[in-house]
Amino acid sequence: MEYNFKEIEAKWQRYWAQNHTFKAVEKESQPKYYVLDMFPYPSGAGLHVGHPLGYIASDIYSRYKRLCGYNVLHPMGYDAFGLPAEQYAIQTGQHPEVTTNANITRYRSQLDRIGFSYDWDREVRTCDPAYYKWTQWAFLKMFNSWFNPETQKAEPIENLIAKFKAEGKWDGLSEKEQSDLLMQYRIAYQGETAVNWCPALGTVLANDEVKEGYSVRGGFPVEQKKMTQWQLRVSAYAERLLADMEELDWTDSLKDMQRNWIGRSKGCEMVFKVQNEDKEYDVTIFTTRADTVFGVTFMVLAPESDWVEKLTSREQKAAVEEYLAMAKKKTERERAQGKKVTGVFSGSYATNPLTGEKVPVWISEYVLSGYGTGAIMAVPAHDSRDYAFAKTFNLPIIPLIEGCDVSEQSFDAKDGIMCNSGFLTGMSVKEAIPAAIKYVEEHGLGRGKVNYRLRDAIFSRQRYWGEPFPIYYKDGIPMPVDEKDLPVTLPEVDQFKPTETGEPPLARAKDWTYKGYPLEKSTMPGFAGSSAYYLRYMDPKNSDGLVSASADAYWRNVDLYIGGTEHATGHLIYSRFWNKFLYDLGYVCEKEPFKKLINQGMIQGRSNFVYRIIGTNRFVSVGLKDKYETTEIHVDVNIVHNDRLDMEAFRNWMPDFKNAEFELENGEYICGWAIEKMSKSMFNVVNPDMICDNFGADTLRLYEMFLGPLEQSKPWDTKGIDGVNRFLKRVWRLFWDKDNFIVTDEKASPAELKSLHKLIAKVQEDTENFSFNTTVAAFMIAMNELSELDCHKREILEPFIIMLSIYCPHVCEELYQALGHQESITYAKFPEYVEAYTVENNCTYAVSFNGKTRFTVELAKSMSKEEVEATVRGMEQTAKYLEGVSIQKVIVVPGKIVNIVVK
RNA sequence: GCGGGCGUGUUGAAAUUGGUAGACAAGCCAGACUUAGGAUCUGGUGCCUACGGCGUAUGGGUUCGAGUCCCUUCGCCCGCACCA
Repeated sequence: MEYNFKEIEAKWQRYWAQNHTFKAVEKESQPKYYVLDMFPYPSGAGLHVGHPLGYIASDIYSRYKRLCGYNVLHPMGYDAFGLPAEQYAIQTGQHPEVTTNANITRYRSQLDRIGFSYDWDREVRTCDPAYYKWTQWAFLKMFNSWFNPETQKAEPIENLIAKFKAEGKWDGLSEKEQSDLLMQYRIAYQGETAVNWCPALGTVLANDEVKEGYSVRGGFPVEQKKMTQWQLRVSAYAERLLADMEELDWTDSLKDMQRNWIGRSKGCEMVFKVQNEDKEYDVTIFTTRADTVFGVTFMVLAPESDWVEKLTSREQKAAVEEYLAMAKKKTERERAQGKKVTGVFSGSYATNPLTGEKVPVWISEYVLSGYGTGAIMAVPAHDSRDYAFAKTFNLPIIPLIEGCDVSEQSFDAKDGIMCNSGFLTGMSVKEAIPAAIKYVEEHGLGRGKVNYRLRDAIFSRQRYWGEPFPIYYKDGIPMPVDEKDLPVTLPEVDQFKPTETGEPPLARAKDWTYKGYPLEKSTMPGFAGSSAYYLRYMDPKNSDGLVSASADAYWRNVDLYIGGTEHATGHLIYSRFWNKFLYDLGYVCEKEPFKKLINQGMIQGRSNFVYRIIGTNRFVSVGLKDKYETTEIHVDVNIVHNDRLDMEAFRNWMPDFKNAEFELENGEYICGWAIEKMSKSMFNVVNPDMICDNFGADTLRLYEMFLGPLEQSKPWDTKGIDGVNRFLKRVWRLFWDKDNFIVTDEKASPAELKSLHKLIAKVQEDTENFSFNTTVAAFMIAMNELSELDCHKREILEPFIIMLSIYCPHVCEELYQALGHQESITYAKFPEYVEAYTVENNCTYAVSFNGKTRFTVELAKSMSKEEVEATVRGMEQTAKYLEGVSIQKVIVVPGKIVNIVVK
């Protein structure tokens, strides 16, 4: 029999589906293991060969854990709400649901071909009302909760009302006043804030959806705008999000990204009294450098600060208004990039609370309204931004650290001895900071404060294709929809774009009301549906709750999560927040959702080029291109093999090239190449379906892992795939010679056992460490050895394919069945490693100088007894040769295979 | 600017964590079998002025020993970016 991967793969994919081989059922007697992929947004372009990389890795690990006796939960679903389907709907009128479902069908068929061991009975789709019911439910819980700073926990809003009642702050308020009061405390709340407004998309965006002033989706410019929006009080959880990261098994770089994003900084708030004409105001600033207060020479307000209006004097009004108008027009990007220092004097003066000195109050866009209090004390001598401002507007600079030179630049380091600083003079900076804060607190001038960069998440989007809010407005007061009436399903609309008056698309829906009152017209953002999906997989069909207590208690949280690093400051923060909130309310039993996280690298494309002589239809091979003036043209990688162009296919590729002529090297047209992003426009997209057709899913899986370390980005190059394909064919030939099944029950030789057990040790160790590329290499080495030994023994081959089945499940199932097994290889046991075959002759020699161990020498197990003895003699000679060196002791180290010769 | 990471053949990479650098593949060269090959098998393949010598971006250091540790310089990638 030939290795017919097409038949084999179709057969076993059918078998797994029919037998529900990968169905996960809670079993108290068996330890659980939860392996999760970041579920995909089903885009119209379908999967390319880079997308399944992480899925293959997680599938290998899932299959490995099953063989090791774990009850594995390995689900898959779709993050199905999102902008592209909606943009398409606006252009074509096609309902996003139709597009989305078609894309999901395509994704599913592509995924199925790769042979994943998903439990598809647990599939979720975020756009399914039965699913988003629980997204809305969680929102209602957040609406009806507040964050108690004393307990650092979310608690029911009733607790807060009771507290207000006890304090006499509640009774007597109107319904509207009560609503407004609670709104300041709810975890999900409505509030006015500066938001990222994207005019092209017609919606607001969260901070992580904006990069360098452009929307991540679509790349449209984003501007700052003050709007009333639904928000989630993520910032309340800043400290816990930071602290609980310690115990997570994530990479340091990813943890750093989150730490950066949360941006904890310890400092203090200080009150400056500001005199504007006849009125005095208390303006609070935030600083991390309380020690530098003696060097304050001016104050600065953010242009959006509420203080601006109050602190602008009559003479300066015109100038300030002009400045504000100018600042408003700029996008965030222009502000950050414009290195030019701008600002305007407000006309009022502040009093330094420590020195009593009067300093001018300025307004400048270098101060951000969203951080701290939107107002700063400026210390030009020790802050480079204040320094630049002071130099531009000719404001005084007072140095506060002994010996520092501030004639050319500020001295920003937190280092040195204070001077010109009253009671702080003589202290080091490190002593002065707490001393200054202590002084400020004792004199009632302010207080120590920790500030976070993390802002609350803007939660409304002025779009159609998202979860509707379970909120309606009774006389303008937002009210929660009753829990029993969930889900609030998306209404039909005739068009998907905003209304002519700029209202969200839901304003087009007829009778978009609840109990006769209008419903909220915004929808929830993309991260709403993806924040708790891992919980829903535990109990996907439950209609009484997001997840039952028993299912949650069994599966707990995700043991291994694999996905891209692009979610570091979005999804991975929101999910952690969402989980902590549900934890506080007692709905889940773990405070962190994802224990271990691996970020797979990106697979880039390898583009090919042809070179056309300018003004002709003549193409020259890459080696000859320098002789002519040529233009480089991308050519479809699918008509190029090993950089050799299929000239006939090229002529048929595009009408322009129909009459192409070629100038060849050695009778072949060699293409140039480059590594670029995999995309349609570069003609370098490789479709996994094509690989499955030509080589099979087992080869694809093996090759993706063989390509290089999982976390690393690497280019896809189809030409290397022959190597792993050959490997599988050769494995097949260990079992089959033409039509004869040649496996015997003969006893294995020591050499064969050694080869097998070396492999078992390696597969086990490398798989545990997610080093899949070296595992594949180990399989190849073992196969080469077994071929060499002409080994066709069941005792060796059966464990071999059980291990290989985690990579290449289809072909291994087929061979396993040929060995006479009735059950799927999924239920086999991972073979046990016997040490005896790898420790023989392993020795370590420790060599000492004057009694102190200086180096060790380890000898390979492959050495014979004679070789070992000869090497030891060599060592002794080395010891004699080097003065004062002697071999002190000899230690046998099991498992070591190092082979050193010391000259 | 700040933070994290990286630099090894023609290419993807490996190196048991300080111990024979280039495993395993791809490509290339030669040979075998073939009507044929994008099939199969065998051998070779870091570089050089080749019985020797040199080689892990660069220059230095620690060490009996450095791809691995420390410092210098150069280059690349990722994240954040006026966060007071």
